[in-house]
Amino acid sequence: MSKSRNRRPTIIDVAERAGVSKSTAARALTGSSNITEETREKVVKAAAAVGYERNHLAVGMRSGRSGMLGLVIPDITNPFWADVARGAQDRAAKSGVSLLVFSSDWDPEAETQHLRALRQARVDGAIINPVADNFDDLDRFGLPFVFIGSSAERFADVSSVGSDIAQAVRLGLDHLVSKGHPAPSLILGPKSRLARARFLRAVHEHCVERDIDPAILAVEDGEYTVEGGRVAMRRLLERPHVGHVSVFAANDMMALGAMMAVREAGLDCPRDVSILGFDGIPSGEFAWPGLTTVAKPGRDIGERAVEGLFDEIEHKPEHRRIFMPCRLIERGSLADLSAQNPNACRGQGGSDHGCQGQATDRYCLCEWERSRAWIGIRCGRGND
Amino acid sequence: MSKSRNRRPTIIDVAERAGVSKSTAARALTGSSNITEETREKVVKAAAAVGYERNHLAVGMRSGRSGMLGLVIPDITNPFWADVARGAQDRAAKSGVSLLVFSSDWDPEAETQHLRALRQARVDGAIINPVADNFDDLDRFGLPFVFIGSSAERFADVSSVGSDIAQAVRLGLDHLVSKGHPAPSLILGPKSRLARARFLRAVHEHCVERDIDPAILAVEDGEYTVEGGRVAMRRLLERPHVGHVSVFAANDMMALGAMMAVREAGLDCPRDVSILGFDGIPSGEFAWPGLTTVAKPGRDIGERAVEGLFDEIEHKPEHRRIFMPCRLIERGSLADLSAQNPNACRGQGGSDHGCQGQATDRYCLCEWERSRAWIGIRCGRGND
DNA sequence: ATGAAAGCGCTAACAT
DNA sequence: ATGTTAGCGCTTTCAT
Repeated sequence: MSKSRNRRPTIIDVAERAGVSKSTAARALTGSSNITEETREKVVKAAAAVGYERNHLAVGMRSGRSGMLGLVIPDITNPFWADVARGAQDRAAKSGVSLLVFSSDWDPEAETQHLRALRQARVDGAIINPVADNFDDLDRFGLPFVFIGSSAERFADVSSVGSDIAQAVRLGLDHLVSKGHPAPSLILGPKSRLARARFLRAVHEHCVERDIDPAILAVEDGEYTVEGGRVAMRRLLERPHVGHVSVFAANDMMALGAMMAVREAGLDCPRDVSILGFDGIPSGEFAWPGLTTVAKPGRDIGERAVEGLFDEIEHKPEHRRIFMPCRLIERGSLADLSAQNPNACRGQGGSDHGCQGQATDRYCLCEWERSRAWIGIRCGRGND
Repeated sequence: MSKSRNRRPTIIDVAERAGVSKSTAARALTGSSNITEETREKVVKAAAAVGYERNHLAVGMRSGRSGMLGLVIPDITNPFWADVARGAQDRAAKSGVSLLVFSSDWDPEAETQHLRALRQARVDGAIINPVADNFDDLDRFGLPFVFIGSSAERFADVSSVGSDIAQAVRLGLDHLVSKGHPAPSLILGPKSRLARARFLRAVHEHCVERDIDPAILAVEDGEYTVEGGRVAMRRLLERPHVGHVSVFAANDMMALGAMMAVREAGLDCPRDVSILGFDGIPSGEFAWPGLTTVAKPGRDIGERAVEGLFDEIEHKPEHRRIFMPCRLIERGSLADLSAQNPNACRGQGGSDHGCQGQATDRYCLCEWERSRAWIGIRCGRGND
């Protein structure tokens, strides 16, 4: 009764009960070698009897490994990031580590604060969607980390996992072409965002390959929101134009907003206007018409990020930048204007998008691990 | 150079640099009393100089408080639960504690596993949406905890935070009545779920008050999914009926599925069929027509749960069961069949739904109205 | 007001 | 194969 208090049982309780020493008990429980099967069993039984559960805090102190990972994303409420979080969670759980999740709301100050919290919690590493531009904070972050998301691309010498925007844009553009929309208008995000430049560059390459003058593409900017897309679409419709209007929006929310603007203008999608989105959020499925879109593999990004982080933690030096391929989800927001056979090019997010990999049911698993450094080619000139 | 290794600075480094003892440094840093302002300043400066950051693992060991909370929800990918998580996160961060987030997928085994992980991580308490029915696991959970969600209601003697289903159902029903749908059909979840019984009970009470025989209400069951709703709606339409069909679905996903079934049957919502949902997921906003629904305050539930957990941790004995009020979001899925307003059928954003706030374009800004982080829009004219 | 020392629970190095 | 001991970084008595 000396220790019958409400205290949680420690390894000492187990040792006493099993009639062995502290360290023997520890050895038995950690599955170390140099232990008789007999004693091991004895200890395990004792542990179960007293309801022993390892104290990770203590283990962490001793071993320097807390068994926790940090995840800092803009907003867990955003379906894409929730997807990422889920992937990370599952992968982490598979290895018996826990995830500390934070939302930064794209606020550098909040980010700094969360990173400090992570450091103080002594997480073994962190997965971060960087919002701050200054490298300083990150340089002295003092913890293994991996970047995720398109904004990670700014930092060339940091391991990262993100969508392959180039592949995604080509996938979308190819699909548009196959449906008879060779020169779609573009609804893009704010000029300040890197993703915008990436998007534009891919469009530019596509144009060059197909002998299209990029300057003929109409471009509108807006915030990455429904309202932003709606306003942009409105402006697009105000421009002089004839016939069918085709739009490639850089974000599903904007695409949904564009859809609204079309309806408000008394037009019909896809009869008068075709819209292609980018992200793959669930809401696109329930819009009417259903939003055809290029979907990012959020879940896989989360998983791979954790794996990359494990490498980073174990000092596997091969730091890598991984770009996960996106896939096309075909729904009803694109009119088929192709004169020829509409099923000529594409089935279901298949492999005919300029990459050579094998296609599974969902993703084209090409090794899109190009090391081609991003030399800030500006391709927006003349379009904006 | 004795300790110039890559080791993170400890309180000893701070003490040495400040020329004081370990304990003095600690006192200065924890803001304890009995310290000269002069030395305090000296220590703080030294801490900043060496880049000292408190090791929460060590603090946790010493004090028995890890500064971490656990959150176990079915799926972070589900918009409602993401909302809850976000609320919990923000509230926790406000008090300087971190959140370990787990998804159980409604799997009792996964739940058990996550709870063990939480215990081993020595979280100070946990917020749980219970999936397992057996109280055993929870009884010997051995940690302060608070339940969330409707399934929490099974456990009468546990502190919990959830939606006020009774109020929500009445809100929806009153709205239906005001629009001329006195006796809607019901699309409910599986009979096994407690939420179903709660829902039905509230409907029953409503009927009794209005002298309606509950037996005249058509009821269909289904899984809480789009497909479940679609099948249920199909069956509903197969039943003999005349004129307009009104439906109250127990879940937005089902409502969206029902909407699909209506379209597939060559009918029109809201002309031929009116649909009211329950949850308030973002997708409802982009459906066509927009889904009128009763929204649960996920974010607030998360916040309150953390606050309740703090009480629980501090042994404030007043364990309570909190039911948060829901609000109506009026969009376009309900026809107005009321005598007063015979031809206004859709898109009438308004405030006539039993709550007293001011109406903006389309939302009633009841007191607990939140910024809708992800959607973050006002879409006044969106659906027309 | 400050310092010395004990100890939280665990693991690993060093005995035996 | 097992026991003994030191120490991870911190807070908190107990002295001074």
